[in-house]
Amino acid sequence: MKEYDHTKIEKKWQKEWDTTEIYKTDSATTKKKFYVLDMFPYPSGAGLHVGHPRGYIGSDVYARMKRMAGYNVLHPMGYDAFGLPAEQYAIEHKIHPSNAVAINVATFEKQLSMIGLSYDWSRKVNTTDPAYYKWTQWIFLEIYNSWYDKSASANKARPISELIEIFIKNGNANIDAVCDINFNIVFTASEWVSYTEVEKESILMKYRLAYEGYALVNWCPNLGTVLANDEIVDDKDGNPVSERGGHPVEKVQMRQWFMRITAYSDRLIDGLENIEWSTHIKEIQRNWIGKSEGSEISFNIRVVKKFSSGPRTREDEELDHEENIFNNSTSIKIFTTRADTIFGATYMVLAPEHTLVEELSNRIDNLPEVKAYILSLKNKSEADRTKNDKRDREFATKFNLPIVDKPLVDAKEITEKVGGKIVTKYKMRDAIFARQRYWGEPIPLKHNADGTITALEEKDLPLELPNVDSYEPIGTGESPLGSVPSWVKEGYETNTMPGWAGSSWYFLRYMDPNNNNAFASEEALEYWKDVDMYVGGQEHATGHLLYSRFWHKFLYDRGHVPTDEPFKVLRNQGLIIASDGRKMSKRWGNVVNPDEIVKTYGADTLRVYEMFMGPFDQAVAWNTQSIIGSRRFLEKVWKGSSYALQNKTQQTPEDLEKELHKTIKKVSEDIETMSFNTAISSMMMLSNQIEKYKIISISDYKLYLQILAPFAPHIAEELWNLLNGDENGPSLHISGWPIFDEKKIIDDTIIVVVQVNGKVRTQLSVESTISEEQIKELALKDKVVLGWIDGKEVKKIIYVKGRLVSIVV
RNA sequence: GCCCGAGUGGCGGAACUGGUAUACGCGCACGACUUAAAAUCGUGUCUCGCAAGGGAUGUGGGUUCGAUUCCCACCUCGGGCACCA
Repeated sequence: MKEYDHTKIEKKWQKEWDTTEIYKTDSATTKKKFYVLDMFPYPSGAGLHVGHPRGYIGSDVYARMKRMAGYNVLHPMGYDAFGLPAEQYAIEHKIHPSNAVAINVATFEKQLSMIGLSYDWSRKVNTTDPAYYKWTQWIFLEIYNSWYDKSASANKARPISELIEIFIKNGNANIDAVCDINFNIVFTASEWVSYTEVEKESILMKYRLAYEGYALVNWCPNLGTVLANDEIVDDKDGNPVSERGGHPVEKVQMRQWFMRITAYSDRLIDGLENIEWSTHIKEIQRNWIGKSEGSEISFNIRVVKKFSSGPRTREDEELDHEENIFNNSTSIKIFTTRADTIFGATYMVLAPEHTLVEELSNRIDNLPEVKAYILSLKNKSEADRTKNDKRDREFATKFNLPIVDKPLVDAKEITEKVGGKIVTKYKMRDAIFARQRYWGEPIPLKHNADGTITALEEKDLPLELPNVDSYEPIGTGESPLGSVPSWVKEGYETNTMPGWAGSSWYFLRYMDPNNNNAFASEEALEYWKDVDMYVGGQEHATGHLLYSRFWHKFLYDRGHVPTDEPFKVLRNQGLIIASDGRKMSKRWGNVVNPDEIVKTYGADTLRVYEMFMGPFDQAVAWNTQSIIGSRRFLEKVWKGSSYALQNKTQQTPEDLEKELHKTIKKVSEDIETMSFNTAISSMMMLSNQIEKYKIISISDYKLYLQILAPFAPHIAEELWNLLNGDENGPSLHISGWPIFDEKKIIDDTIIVVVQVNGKVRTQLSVESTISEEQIKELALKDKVVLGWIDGKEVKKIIYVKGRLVSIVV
């Protein structure tokens, strides 16, 4: 038999599969569907390291098994290519970002295709393609033109036109809608009609699910640009500075677009019940949304003026009068989840941005200190600040405030007694949906001279990104689009969409990637419905995975998709870290390149190794030394085929046949639960057995190749064809999934362990049909057992069927 | 701090629903083949002990005939904690 030449075999079959299109998704919809999806990558310039394909290989194994089992499998791949890294790359290399993307995609695709992944490449999507982002813009407009009806009968998004109708008929007094928390204007129908267009627009903006507002951003005056959090580092003194240049960074308010994701808080929590995701990710999302019930209580305040010694002056009297008015009209509203401990409250701390701090500034003794403190906080991140005030007791101790032991009362009772109310709060905030950058989807809105906003119509989409001379920020905080005269003249929005826009719905586009009339046809959506198996990193728990659910629920509300949740099952692959225990990174010089591994050991070995090295969802350290084990295993498989070929009429020994069918069962179950490491381990054992017997029938070896196929598709296909000889059958990968024979895995004899007082003392080899009575009797008569019982009275005897007998004396 | 998750040989890890702890692989040791080496094949490989047997799944308790698995406390590590792809 020839040597196992992985390079030759892998090239040969990749070409063949490409030509025969065996991985192409069936367009006929009579078969049962199965949608296996990878989180599509951001094609960075650095290329892949061996950690990247782990998830892709896992989902590929799963998809291949489903395909062989007869499902119509949708297993696509695409690119999420808008965003900062491509823009930076373009600035550095002085090329257009779209060229940078094209280069990176090519590198990426070359590396991916080497691994033998069974994608249907004809369905590839790219978020930066105008034909794609036309529909990202379309979805944005749907969201912009919607409001959230919170009433129990609806509890969903509805068109903004329906809200306007309600305003015209009844004003806004009786609607239960999600709107801006600070918006408290109530108007009648006739008042609404009397408003100007600008007034109407500004009211509607309080209700829209995509709305304009202001938010704190990281502003770097020296660079004249807004920075993302990961572009900011701390300097020696702990102050935030830009990573590039080390210039000071401050927080400033800036105009932004937002998505009213908070309207969906409850549904995003409740929906977790019905999807099969890891409890870990669900927990992260729940924490992120942060629903909590608590009490809202107002504290009246009293400003105490320190009078100067000596007789009271008229000035003092005036001040006193002012204070009385102030004290009677001002209160501080607080939120607490522990109203039962309210008697323990001995002090109150105001947030530095609280308006009272400013209002009462003339009463503050140490005003300069306070001001300095506020200033120092201004540039700290939200997390840095909130960490402190939780430790109330420590705070009190630090500043010498009294601590009162807290009497127990009922939280609800006390809240009502003091005139507060029980409220539900959420930690989650609305999502900022704008970047002051060039390389993103243009937001399809126009600002008119009169202050109103016009949404583009579908026929005018896509609103394409104009070419610009420079992608550098223009120094005003606006995106480079603000320096394009034609763009500004038309009044187009200069903010672009954030990176998560295009990735929030891409899985729908794969269903019908070339449709020009809709993001996907109704038929395609009705057939594919949702993702059956989604594989990706858990680092997207509070980003992509939350935004996608939000958009999907919105699309569902508006009747655009047939399901309420996009991803039925989610599995997260663990990180592959470098052998030195650190993340693989150029910075540490510990990157292992998959190209090298494929060249030396072959793609099949890489695939087997990555699936074998540990549990799929667990982080594991790369160890190049260990790869040889996976390579040896495949060589054993290679050699094993010669035992099948040596005599075409030979039968498989009965015991080996039993092993084979047990392995088929085990591998089938393990792929289903993504326990790839134990699936491979059981196949290794089978190969070891075949090596021992050195006889197996061709048909049995073919069964083995079928279960190996998802893991090592190239070598399996090569041997499959070798064993088929002149027969010209279908590719192994569409040859069906073997079903184990129930009768063939029954053991005639079993080993039963005997324990005396909880310790294993001996084993009995018995017929599997033995009764409980018989085995107990056998155990009690056993010589070894008798020695341990030593004439003592047997108090108890327990039999666990087919496993052990436990004797207590 | 709060909320999750995890700690098993020299290393990666296995163990069904509470039922023989250490499967499978790497490494290592010895042997076979070879002039030799590599590759391959075989044997061994938690620990103490000559053996009989004892002890080990982060630490200390508990429940049970029986605990890696369940409960309590602690230690260590990893992740999440308001926008970051």
